[in-house]
Amino acid sequence: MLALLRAARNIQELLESSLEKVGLSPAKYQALEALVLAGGSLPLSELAGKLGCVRSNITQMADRLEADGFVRRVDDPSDRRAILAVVTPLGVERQKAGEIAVDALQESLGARIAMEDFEPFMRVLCALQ
Amino acid sequence: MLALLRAARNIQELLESSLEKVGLSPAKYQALEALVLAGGSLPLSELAGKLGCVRSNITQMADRLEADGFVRRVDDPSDRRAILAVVTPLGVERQKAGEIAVDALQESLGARIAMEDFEPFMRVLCALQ
DNA sequence: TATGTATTGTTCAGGCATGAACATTATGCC
DNA sequence: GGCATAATGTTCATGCCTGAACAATACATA
Repeated sequence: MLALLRAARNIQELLESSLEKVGLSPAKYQALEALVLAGGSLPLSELAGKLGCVRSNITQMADRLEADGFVRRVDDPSDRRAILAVVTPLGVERQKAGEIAVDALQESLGARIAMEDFEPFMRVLCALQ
Repeated sequence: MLALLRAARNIQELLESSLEKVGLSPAKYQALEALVLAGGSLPLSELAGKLGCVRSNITQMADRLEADGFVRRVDDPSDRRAILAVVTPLGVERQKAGEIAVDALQESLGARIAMEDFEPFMRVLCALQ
């Protein structure tokens, strides 16, 4: 268990330094990814849902993404309570760059593990889910 | 990779709710554990070393632990720069309780995984270290 | 239609982590 | 002894996360 937590911490650090090169943090990348995947915009509440976090977190995340110029806040025309996070072209560009970095990291990590260990590894991971 | 991060996040949550019952967070538990393991006290800098974090983090951690009454700050007689974090009896008691909770969790997680998957799983974890 | 309930985003307080800058103290070396 | 260098703990700004409390809006149902 502790080994798993340590491995996760290690991967998290690798992910951070990979994304840092394109000016993103893991959290920002995930948010942009969710937005792009959803077609470019989402109500903040739905974004919180997709990222599995609390709404107040998204408020601050959106503040930072807006300050970076990766996202704009737009009133939702269909619900006057809601506010849409809309990815800017710059945001889209960064997300793409982030995706490339993440894929590369995933590739290099995948190369480290033996083929025959993969299946039991995933079984354990699922069992711990 | 994402699966691993999700599993780790899940375990982290389980750990949090286990420790919450004895009034500890994972971070506080780790700090108390390091202190008890070291015989009851450590200079803050060494504690930072054992926990693998930055000194300024320990300053704040020590503030919180002191506020909880789990630790006292004592001047190091052998180095006037240094300050020792000393576990209080209450701190020792909570650490023990935390250890029991952590062991129980570990047990219950271990029961979820198939014996024959364990070795390849650990191999992968080490490869990712 | 009015009213109670749910949902939305924000704010605030706080936990946990980092890195930079700082004053204080140790230490090695001339 | 005096001085450069290193180490110690703190403070501050910042990131990311949570939960509680709040005002505004939506909605179901009496």
